[in-house]
Amino acid sequence: MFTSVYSRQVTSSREVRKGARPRGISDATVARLPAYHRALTSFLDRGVTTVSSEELATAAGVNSAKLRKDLSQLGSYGTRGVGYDVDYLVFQIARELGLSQDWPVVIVGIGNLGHALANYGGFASRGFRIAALVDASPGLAGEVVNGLEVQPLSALERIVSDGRVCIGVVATPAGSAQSVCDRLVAAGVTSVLNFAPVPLQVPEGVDVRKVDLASELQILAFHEQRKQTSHEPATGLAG
Amino acid sequence: MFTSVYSRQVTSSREVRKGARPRGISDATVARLPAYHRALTSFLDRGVTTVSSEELATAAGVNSAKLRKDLSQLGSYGTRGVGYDVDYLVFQIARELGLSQDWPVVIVGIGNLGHALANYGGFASRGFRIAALVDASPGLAGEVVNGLEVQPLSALERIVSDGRVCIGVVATPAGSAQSVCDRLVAAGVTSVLNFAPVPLQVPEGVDVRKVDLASELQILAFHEQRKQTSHEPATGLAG
DNA sequence: AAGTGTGAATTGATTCACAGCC
DNA sequence: GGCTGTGAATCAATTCACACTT
Repeated sequence: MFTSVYSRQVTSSREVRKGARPRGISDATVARLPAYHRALTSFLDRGVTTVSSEELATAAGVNSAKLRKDLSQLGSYGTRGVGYDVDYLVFQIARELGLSQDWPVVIVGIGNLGHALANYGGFASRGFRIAALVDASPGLAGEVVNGLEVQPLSALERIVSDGRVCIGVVATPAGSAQSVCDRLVAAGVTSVLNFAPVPLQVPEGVDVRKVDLASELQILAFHEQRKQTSHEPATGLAG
Repeated sequence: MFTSVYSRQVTSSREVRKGARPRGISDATVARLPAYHRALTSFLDRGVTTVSSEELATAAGVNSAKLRKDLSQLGSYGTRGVGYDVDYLVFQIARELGLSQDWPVVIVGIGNLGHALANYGGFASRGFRIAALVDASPGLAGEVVNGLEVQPLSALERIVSDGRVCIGVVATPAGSAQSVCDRLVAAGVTSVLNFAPVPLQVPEGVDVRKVDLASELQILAFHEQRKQTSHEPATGLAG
């Protein structure tokens, strides 16, 4: 009976399904489509024309049953006894991922990470265009990074609405992340990639994904600690 | 009967459990502990001594039922009718995460991202110490980043074994990621954080976590595309 | 009265295993 | 004979709802 007042952090396609067409693709599957697309283009580059679920799964780092279940959600694009046509499948996945259009992205916070993201070639090659770089510090405004002049925070609203930007990247310190996010959303951004180590509150209809570098290391450290204590000789009694 | 020849990419505590003590914490829970720890230290800084599951959950961006289930896996550290003692709980989670010891980390690949990681303050403050920076390019060797001289790839084995480094960060181009990973593992690294957009094959007992920046944007773009097509006027018949 | 800890119920994801097709 | 597509079975994670403690 009691549902949370706060809008969901989780990126769920389940609730977007409202009046859309019957095609419902699970979140877990969507999250793997980029890996499949990447593996397929690699096969394409090497001139491979057909792959089995086993081959593609290995290249993408999953098992073949999962791959087939995933692909079956997009449609029946394979041929029994043969496999998948690389050309055709790469096209279908690209269409599903919206790779045909190019997505303007604004990056807010041009510190170490923002700098790296601004220079990162992997975005441009996958349909993302960096529309603008924004930073609050007056010292940075005017500096040119990867051919783009860093804009002051006051320009944010104009950049988003003039450039029809719907994806924002938050690479600010934790303290300013929420207010930057609020301004992005108010200006029209509906998808946010958050690198700040705080959960962002956003209204219904806005998607947030979080990348937390320190947490990733901490998760590894947790398992590392387990390995070390379990290798410890059983003779060492704790004092 | 038939299990994959390839070792698992997935970071599962399930299989590490072998001869360890009964304390089994699910992967989903482990992945959230860093967020709880961060939220708690923030309460601590503000002088808060006690929190309810509702308050802590909100600060960490989860719901309270999930938080309580997660914490109950660590032990019964709360007081019914009262809540959790911030000081005590932050200590327990820190211990669980291995935050008491400091973990030497080697970063391989000092491009844009490697640079940013080398300068990133978030690691040092959470128990990670950057032991060395390594890059294959002779042009970079000798350059000083954040007080550390970039070492040639040939120094990798010595760095890992001399420094007892067990966590490696792969920030190389896709093409060299697997070979760098192989060398890290051969030298003694048992946890790898992979920023290269390829799945890494590692032997049993080695954990890999992957951060794929372009994929994160693609996942957002997928949902974005859904929003846009569902807002489209129904009157526009396709030709 | 307030709020934790936890069984039970539910929902979601993965894996199995095989019928059906090429 | 080989391989996809998919129901059925399994496994894991989340949510519910309330007994129990302070």
